[in-house]
Amino acid sequence: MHSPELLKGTLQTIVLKVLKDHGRMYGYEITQRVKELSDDRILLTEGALYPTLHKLEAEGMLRTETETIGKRVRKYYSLTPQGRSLVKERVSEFVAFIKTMGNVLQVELG
Amino acid sequence: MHSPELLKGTLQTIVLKVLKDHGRMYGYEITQRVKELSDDRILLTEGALYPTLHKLEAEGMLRTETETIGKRVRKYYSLTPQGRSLVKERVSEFVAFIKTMGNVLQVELG
DNA sequence: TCTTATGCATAATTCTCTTATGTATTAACA
DNA sequence: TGTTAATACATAAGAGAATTATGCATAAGA
Repeated sequence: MHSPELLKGTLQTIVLKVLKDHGRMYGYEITQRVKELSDDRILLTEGALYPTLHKLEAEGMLRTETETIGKRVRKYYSLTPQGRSLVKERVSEFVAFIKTMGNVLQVELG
Repeated sequence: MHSPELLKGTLQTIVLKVLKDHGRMYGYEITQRVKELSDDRILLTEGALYPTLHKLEAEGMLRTETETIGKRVRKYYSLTPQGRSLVKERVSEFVAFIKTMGNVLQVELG
């Protein structure tokens, strides 16, 4: 598991990008996908994930549909057009940040 | 200027690595060096830097020498042996984190 | 039957940083 | 020569983003 401090500020970026690549997903599914993609190194906590999803929805970046599987409710999230723009922005920001950090730390990344 | 959220958790790593590469430095000098290396994109604030330096010193990672230039006091910091180990650890952690993020975000970094 | 996994949600707390404030010296510019 | 910007330290108040704790409920597996 990575030092949790480094993760700060990357949660929105992760959620948005995973939603872009995979399409329609529900919260729990996102945590599992991230866990898988990160080889168990990034474990999203519910206390961070759900408020983030709600916030992005309130800002018009995500839209939701609720589905009932058996007796269990799932809330599916997908990107709105604005959300799609935001992903690009966030990912480029992150890439730019990493390049800068590479210079400051004098290390080769990637 | 980078999104300040992304910076969270990287301050210790930055300070330690810059001190390792440059040797003995004082606080203000560190901010200028980082500003330069990052092409003005990372501007360390005093409110974050000084407490971090004090903390690392208290933990035995840094040692200090005070010098008076004219009537102005400078506090020089340098790495202790433990500090030197910590740099390696922090930088590898960061590199590992970036690799993981590359997988999760499906982007080429570096 | 009991534990683990699935699935959502929110409140309390912690941690790290920004912003604001304070003090003081030195250089530059007008 | 007076004012501003740069140098140099430090700490306190506040904000923001996460962790941890808690709560509820269904489904699967041992």
